[in-house]
Amino acid sequence: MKQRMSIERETATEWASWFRALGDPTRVLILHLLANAEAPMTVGDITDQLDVGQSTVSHHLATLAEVRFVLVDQVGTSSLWRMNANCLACFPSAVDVVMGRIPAEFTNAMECSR
Amino acid sequence: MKQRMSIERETATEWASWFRALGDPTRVLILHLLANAEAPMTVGDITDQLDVGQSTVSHHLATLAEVRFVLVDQVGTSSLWRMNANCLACFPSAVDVVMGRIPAEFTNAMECSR
DNA sequence: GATCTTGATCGATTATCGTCGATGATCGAT
DNA sequence: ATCGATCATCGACGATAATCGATCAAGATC
Repeated sequence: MKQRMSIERETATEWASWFRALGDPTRVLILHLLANAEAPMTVGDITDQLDVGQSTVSHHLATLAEVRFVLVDQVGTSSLWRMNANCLACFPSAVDVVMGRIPAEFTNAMECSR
Repeated sequence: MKQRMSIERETATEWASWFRALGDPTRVLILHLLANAEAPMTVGDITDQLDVGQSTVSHHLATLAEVRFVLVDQVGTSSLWRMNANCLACFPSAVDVVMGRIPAEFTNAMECSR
């Protein structure tokens, strides 16, 4: 492998979707809330801590779930949201590759176990 | 500081703008190109390596420059783009705080020297 | 000075996104 | 069976955003 490996557009598209998931202030706040919560939070819990409506929170949670940054469990009529621990390892690595801190060859070892 | 510190919406907005800057596949590819380049690249250089038009590349470079992920030097009629080494330190830290890996108290120490 | 190269900007088009209020579906409690 | 709570979905709206081709301005070259 003489010349420096570069990432494919397909990979870039997936990573971009991860970054886009954090590309909104409300979602940054939501993920930070969940990351630091002792226990899973309900939609109501989260809405109480933010200044946007319930439907907006629900929408953002769905967006975060689409890239599996968060996971949900239904309990009765409420849903318990929590952070996906797996993305803790996966996402920072993507950052490092994009930023050139670690070589792109390591991309393979980055398969998110979801 | 009894209870766990949380980040302000103002901070979340700035970080979100950083994530949004990487929220497009073309920009991920561009930044990765610049991060691994031996020397600064011209717009033409970058356009050659991608499958989008010159004006699109120029536009994306401007977007990346807005959050100071890249820097530019004008030399004659061409512009030499390079990665901003400072964001190498700053951005990954933001990731770690959002993901709950390091506490929000460290946010202050994260002032990007730009 | 005429021409070529380089890259930023403009205008237009189309698609995506953030937010809201209202409605609906589901479950628990009375 | 009814009511209340919880949350997802819907429809709408305005705002951004991605891309393109064409144009334009500024330097280099002859």
